[in-house]
This record gives sequence, structure tokens and C-alpha cells, in this order.
Amino acid sequence: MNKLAIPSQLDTTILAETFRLLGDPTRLRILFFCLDEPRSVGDIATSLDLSQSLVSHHLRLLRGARLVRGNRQAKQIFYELADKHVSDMLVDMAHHVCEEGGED
Amino acid sequence: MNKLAIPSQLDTTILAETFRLLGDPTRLRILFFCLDEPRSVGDIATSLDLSQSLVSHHLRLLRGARLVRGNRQAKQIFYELADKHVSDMLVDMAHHVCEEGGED
DNA sequence: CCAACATATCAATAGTTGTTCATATGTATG
DNA sequence: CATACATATGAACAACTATTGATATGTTGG
Repeated sequence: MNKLAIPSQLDTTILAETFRLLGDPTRLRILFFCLDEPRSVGDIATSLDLSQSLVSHHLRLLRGARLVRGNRQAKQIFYELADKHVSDMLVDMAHHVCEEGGED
Repeated sequence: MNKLAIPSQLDTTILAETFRLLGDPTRLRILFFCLDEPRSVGDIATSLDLSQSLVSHHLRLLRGARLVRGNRQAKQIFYELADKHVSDMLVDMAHHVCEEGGED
């Protein structure tokens, strides 16, 4: 059973909203950087060579869509992917891009 | 083997480009509409209540990213998803949205 | 070749969004 | 409590993008 009814216009909008958030290189880099282990905002900014402000802004968007989740630890806040769905999808898509094979 | 190295900045950009294209409700609606069977531009426009021009514009973007593919049949051109990867991913994500379950 | 239809392209615009800089909030330590 | 550190928020701007309306290209039939 791989087919599905065409999603409602509302569902489509919600789905698009998620895709849209993934559709920015900076945000994707942040997500991949947090994929293996939780990372502090400062670590993200330094490692990815981004301003702290920019990282915070993006993290807020990602948080809003429940794509990441942050845990405070003393002064720092460590962010990680919100759930396995998200990380699995990222891994899948990364593989997809690497493969670049056209079947059919 | 579900882990992967962090994609290069270039790969990330390419990946983001794909996500970005999926991140528009109108384009997603077009994609879902073409999921089960090839659809003509006019059919898409009429069924989804979009201007012919708009549909053509979006189809061009989707074509550029090899997300859809068009076959001319007399005067009409029928568009369908480019390959199984794309359709599978759409189906997966649609399910993901419907489920809305948080594990962990 | 001309008319009618189907799709594509062009130019212009309104709305959105990523980024920056400045500033605020929150947290630990002396 | 004051200072330093870590993160978040706000305002402003430049760049981009979806949409529209008009027009062009391509295709079929008489």
C-alpha cells in the first residue's frame, strides 16, 4: 500500500511549510551538524562559521516546526533533532542526493 | 548503516534546493496531483484552480530539478513525477504529516 | 496557410525571507 | 549584586520568489 489520497489543501500547506524550512542551506547545515549529537548554539555558530544571531534565528524557526529540540545545560543550550522521523528523513535525502541515480 | 558524514556544503546546497522546491504549497499540490497518473497542464490548472501561466512556471522549476517529466501527446503535454524516488518521498512525507506522532 | 487550441516565456509587482547589527533576557560565578 | 558569558529577540534592509497579465511558441485540423 504505497498510494494515498491527495492530501487536503491544508495538509499540503503544512507539508510545504516543513519542506520550506528544510529548503535553506544554512538551516540544513545546522540540522546535519546536530544530527549525531546535541550541539550548543555557540558550537554551531563557530563550527559552521555563522553569526550567533543568525543561528538563534534559524533555531527558532526549526523549533517552531518541531524539527529540533533544545536542552539547557547551565549557560548553554544544546540542540538536537526533535525525533527519529526527522533524522531518518535527513539521512534518506542525503543518500538520495549522493546516489543521483535515475531509475526508469 | 544509518549514519552518514555531514554532507559537504555543496551537497547541502543542492539538497536544500530540492527541499526549497517542495516547500511551496502550489508546487506540492501539482506534484500530488500528478502522483497517480500523468496530467496535462490544462488539467492541472483547471483541477487545482490555478492560472495556466502559473502552472507552467512551476512546472518549469520542477522540470529543472528533474522532479517531474513531461510527455507531449498531440497538443497537450502530460506531466508525471520524474522517478520513484520522488514519488516515494512525497508519499512518505504525506504519511509523516498525517501521523503526527512524536516518538521519544 | 490560417484559425484555434495548448503550453511556454516575458516583464512587472507585491509579498516573503535570510541576514546583519544592536539590544535584551537569562544564567552562573566571584 | 555585579560582571561576564550564552542565547534570544527586535528592527531594518536587500535579495529572492510567487503570482499576474500579456504575448510568444508550438501543434493540429480545415
